[in-house]
Amino acid sequence: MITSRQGIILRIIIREHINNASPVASDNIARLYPTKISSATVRNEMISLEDQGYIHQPHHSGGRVPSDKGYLQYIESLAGSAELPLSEQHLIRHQFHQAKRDIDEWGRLAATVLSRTAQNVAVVALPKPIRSKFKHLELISIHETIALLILVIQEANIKQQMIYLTGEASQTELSGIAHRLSAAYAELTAEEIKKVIMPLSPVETQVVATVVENMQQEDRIEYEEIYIDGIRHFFDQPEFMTQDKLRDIIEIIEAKSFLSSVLLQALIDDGIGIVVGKDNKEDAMQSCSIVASKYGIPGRLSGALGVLGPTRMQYERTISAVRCLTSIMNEFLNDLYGQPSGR
Amino acid sequence: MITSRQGIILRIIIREHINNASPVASDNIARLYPTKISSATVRNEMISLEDQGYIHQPHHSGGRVPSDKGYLQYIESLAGSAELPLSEQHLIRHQFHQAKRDIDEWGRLAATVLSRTAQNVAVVALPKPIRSKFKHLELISIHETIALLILVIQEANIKQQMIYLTGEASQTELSGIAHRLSAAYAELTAEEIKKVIMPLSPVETQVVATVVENMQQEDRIEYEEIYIDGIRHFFDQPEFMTQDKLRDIIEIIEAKSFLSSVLLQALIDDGIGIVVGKDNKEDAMQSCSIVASKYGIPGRLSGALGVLGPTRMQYERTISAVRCLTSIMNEFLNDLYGQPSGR
DNA sequence: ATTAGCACTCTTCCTATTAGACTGCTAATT
DNA sequence: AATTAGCAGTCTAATAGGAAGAGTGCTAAT
Repeated sequence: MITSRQGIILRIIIREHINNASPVASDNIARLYPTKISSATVRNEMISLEDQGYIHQPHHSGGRVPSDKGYLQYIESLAGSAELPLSEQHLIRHQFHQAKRDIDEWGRLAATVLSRTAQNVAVVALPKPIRSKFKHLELISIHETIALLILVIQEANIKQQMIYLTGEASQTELSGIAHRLSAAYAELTAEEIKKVIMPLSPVETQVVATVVENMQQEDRIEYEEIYIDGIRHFFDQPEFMTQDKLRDIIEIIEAKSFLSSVLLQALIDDGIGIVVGKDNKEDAMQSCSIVASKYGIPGRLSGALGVLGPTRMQYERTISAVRCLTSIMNEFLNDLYGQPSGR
Repeated sequence: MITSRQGIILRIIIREHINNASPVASDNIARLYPTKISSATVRNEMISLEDQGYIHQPHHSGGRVPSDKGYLQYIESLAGSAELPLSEQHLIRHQFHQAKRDIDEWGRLAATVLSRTAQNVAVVALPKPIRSKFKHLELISIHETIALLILVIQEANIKQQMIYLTGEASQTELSGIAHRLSAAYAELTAEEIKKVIMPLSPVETQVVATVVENMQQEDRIEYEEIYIDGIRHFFDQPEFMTQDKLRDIIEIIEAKSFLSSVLLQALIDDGIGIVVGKDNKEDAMQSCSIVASKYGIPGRLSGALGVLGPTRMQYERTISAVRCLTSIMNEFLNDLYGQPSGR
């Protein structure tokens, strides 16, 4: 186990390393130590810390750098305590109050704000229903044989799709169909809709098939849509000076599908999940950390958001930013989809 | 004016430079020249080309590099002739046939395909109506005092927005309102809707205000939505080895608003617009070129797509890829919104 | 248990030198 | 008159050799 003095030294090393990106020397630590202490004492303690794997020396006769284990210890030590200053929280909330009350807009905005606050890449996955239920459909005639299907799924984004009808249908007919089906299928899941037995015209059969297909697709995907912002922050990190690392990371970020798996990895349990360095599955991410959190309405809606940055990131700030944005999104969803489960 | 031999030499210089990113030497050119020629002759010609500003020497006693003027000359010389091999065009079209018939999906796919084909960053701006006309609206009750407005604008994406009603309204009432307003406003612009005189209930007034606001916003924005893909390709370019340049460019790409102005700059006239190097307004883009093109249905819908890369890009391939994707998007839009203007 | 002192190691920065790549010019050739 | 061979001159890129500085680990003293 770590002694209290070692804990303080580890904390100083991490704070310094986060600020300067370079190894931390013993006399530097001695100077920052709260009470008077000699650099030799610090050196002795550092040998012990290194034996336990909390720090390591990149080069012999160079300063020490925190290891993944060191970061984890540090993160645990500040668990819960991290909070953004209230003034900053208000500033953040203020930006949302000015925005249109629209989930897409909020997702985009959350990514921008989170990225700016945490000074790193922010990822926001819009929430989707855990099990999608039909709410309403509408058919609009585009052409005698083309109709636009508008499908409203409970608590989800609206789906729209053109349907190329096998026969002709007027707007009046389409409206009738829409009304009939909307009433029949209200609150049902895709599977339940398939089981409903009722006489269907050819056009209706086509519509129902499209509806079911869209709902099943909605159930299959992990997240509705993913917003990313702040890629540019990676360029500020001296440890990514080598093109290759940066390239690999951008590649992962651009392939959003990978990213959602990266996000998921951090989210095994509730609350804030943090993955540090080597624990990342993706090779290119081994010098990165992820701070992520789920949000949504339990049992009904589930989204996720997080920050992606170098292991050497401002954890305190990042954790509190993620926490702040999570509760903003939660409040928004509660406003939007209210307490009663459905209408 | 340029002699025919100088033209061939310029072409060789550009081709070589595009492939190797390094200055081109005289004996290298002599070896690639179709007939037997000595490097000394080439050197003499190069002096003339340099005097005319088509090429320049980055370092004294180093090879030559094409200038912006040189690239422009080259691009003009291959005008029209550039076409992707048919087999590749078929491959590209094939990918679209498998996609869902949905404009968002096509936009995303176009960005991905264009980026892969041109080996650079691709930008696709979805088309929006030149003057938006109301088509249909739908109101869905979420709560006694909350309604979801679904607004269908002719040839545009569906808009959805929550309306927090000042009074209560049942689904039946809402359906009645939706039906009444849909009929009254069909085919009208935002301004025309404002001028319509008819008795409105408080809820209806709220709905109309929201509709008009959304339509005006639609008219204000330049492009519906912008998809970007292939940022990673910038990392392959040795001329962007310095972090700073890359950083600046990524910053512009992330701020999509800048990007749309960048795209617009290339699109003063019809057909394919190309902006090379210093002609770019943005400082960071001065070593980049843009190959862009408008698409859409004349007078009704207008979108744009393009490729962003280093001045040293494969123009032939890029131009033909942009041309190919433009016609694919045009065909798609014609399929979707057909010949008759409206229904 | 802590600290001062010191020899030792390793990185980083600077400089010098060399090898190699191309050019521009001149004089010879077609 | 146009082309070419030949060569001196210039610049870059790469390599090696220090020199300076930073930081450690150990030992002996406090």
